[in-house]
Amino acid sequence: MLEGKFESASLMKRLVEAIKDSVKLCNFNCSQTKGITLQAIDDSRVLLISLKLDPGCFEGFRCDKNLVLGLDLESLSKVLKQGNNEDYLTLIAEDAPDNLLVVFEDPKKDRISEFSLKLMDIDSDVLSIEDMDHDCSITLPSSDFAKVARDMRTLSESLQILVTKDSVKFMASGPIGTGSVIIKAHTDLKDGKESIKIDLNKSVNVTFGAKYLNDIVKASTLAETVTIKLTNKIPALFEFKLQGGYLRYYLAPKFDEDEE
Amino acid sequence: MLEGKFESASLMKRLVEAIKDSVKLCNFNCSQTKGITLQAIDDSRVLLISLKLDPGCFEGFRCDKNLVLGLDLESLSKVLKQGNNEDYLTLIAEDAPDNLLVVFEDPKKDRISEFSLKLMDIDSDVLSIEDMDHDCSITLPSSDFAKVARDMRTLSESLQILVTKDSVKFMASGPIGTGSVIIKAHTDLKDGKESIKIDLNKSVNVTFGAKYLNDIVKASTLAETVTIKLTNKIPALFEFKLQGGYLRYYLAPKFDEDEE
DNA sequence: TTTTTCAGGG
DNA sequence: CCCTGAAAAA
Repeated sequence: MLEGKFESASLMKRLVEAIKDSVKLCNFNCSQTKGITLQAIDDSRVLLISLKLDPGCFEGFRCDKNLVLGLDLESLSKVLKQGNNEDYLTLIAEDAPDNLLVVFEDPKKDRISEFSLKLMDIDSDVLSIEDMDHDCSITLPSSDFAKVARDMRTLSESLQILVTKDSVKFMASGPIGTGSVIIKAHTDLKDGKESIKIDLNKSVNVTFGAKYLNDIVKASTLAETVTIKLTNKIPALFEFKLQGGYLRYYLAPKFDEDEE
Repeated sequence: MLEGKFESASLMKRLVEAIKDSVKLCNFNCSQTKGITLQAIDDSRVLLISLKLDPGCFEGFRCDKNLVLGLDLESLSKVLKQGNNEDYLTLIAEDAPDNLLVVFEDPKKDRISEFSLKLMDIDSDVLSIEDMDHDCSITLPSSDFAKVARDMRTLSESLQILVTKDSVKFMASGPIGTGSVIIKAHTDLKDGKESIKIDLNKSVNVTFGAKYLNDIVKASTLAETVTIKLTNKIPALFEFKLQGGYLRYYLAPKFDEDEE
């Protein structure tokens, strides 16, 4: 028996919205100690998504037996949209489940919505991802990053990121012109979340597919800041910290031509 | 001579938008005492629409002679869209009219827009609808009802409604899973319009085509609340009260299989 | 199906 | 006040 109760539906709603454009089907792994984890790779195998929701993310969490819940994220999304952000949300599954039960409660209005989603068997390549050291780590407001990623996509399908000691430079160039955005490290004393922090071992120059960055950036509503870890020619890590968990994206860089 | 002047065009605009997806052609009946009434049935003869606009709905209303104005709602809609919501709107017709004159005035801007719509002869089966007693009556915020109707349609083309003493249960089941939404009667003291009221003589279990409910729900902008009257196997009534009139939908339930 | 408009949330 | 997501229109 799995029973995970969220204090509000908004977290789960946003998570699924942040993932479903990259991946259609995926397995939710449930265990008493680890809570709910998920790992999925997009069809082009360029973007890997890793989600962890510790039991502490839940108002109540119980999982008698490890479960793998194979879900169609499009269907899950349809169901989650039927709940309001402030509703209590509970996920329920039997020990050998055919279905996942999704229950919303709006205590004020005395409304209870209950949905049963069919589960599916999904092939899962669960990779173990080593926590590697990167050449640089950047932390910035996720909305800032989202804006750059979205804006630059109007110029090109590739976004180049150059990191030096105290600045990050985003560059794109395409038919209508070229652009660069330079963000300098700084500390915002009023609101630490507005600070931009750069830790650098080695300067970095990487290029990503703008399409993937735009998918990643859909998670911006989940956390005020995003931490980006980059190394030349190595998949980058984009991490959105949740309270008691995270949503991480691993994105392989573009590897072409002039970036020798 | 008919001359009906609305204080603002928005009512008429919304009404036509709420109807035109169900019915293409229909007769507007005008009389000095009754104002404007309309009755129309959709092509599948499952949904009947009944509109009443008392003379009191108008800022000024005069109708020397009873008229039947046969209109193409698509054309009427196109014309109405040319007026702003805050414009004065006047409908004018001669005693033996070939055309309906639609006049918008924006006094502030000194703009006058005038349109003449061709009238048509339309066969009308005007049914007399007796005000029957139903087994239950539900009043709830029209936006709540709209959300349930629209959301549940993502699950199935049929929506089942079960009413018991103090709750309404909406149920749908389809390929991706099943869902139910239970709304309990309650009184909102802060905002009475948010209350949910259930009057029940006999519990009810009816199923409707989700398509029709989605058409009905287009009227949600016309009234804050909707009153739904249901009886097993009998057409349901969905009423949106207007000030000095109403828009009512009569919808025949689906009648199949296991609902004996 | 794509684009535009409108309503709700941050 | 701005932005985002959902519904209507083309």
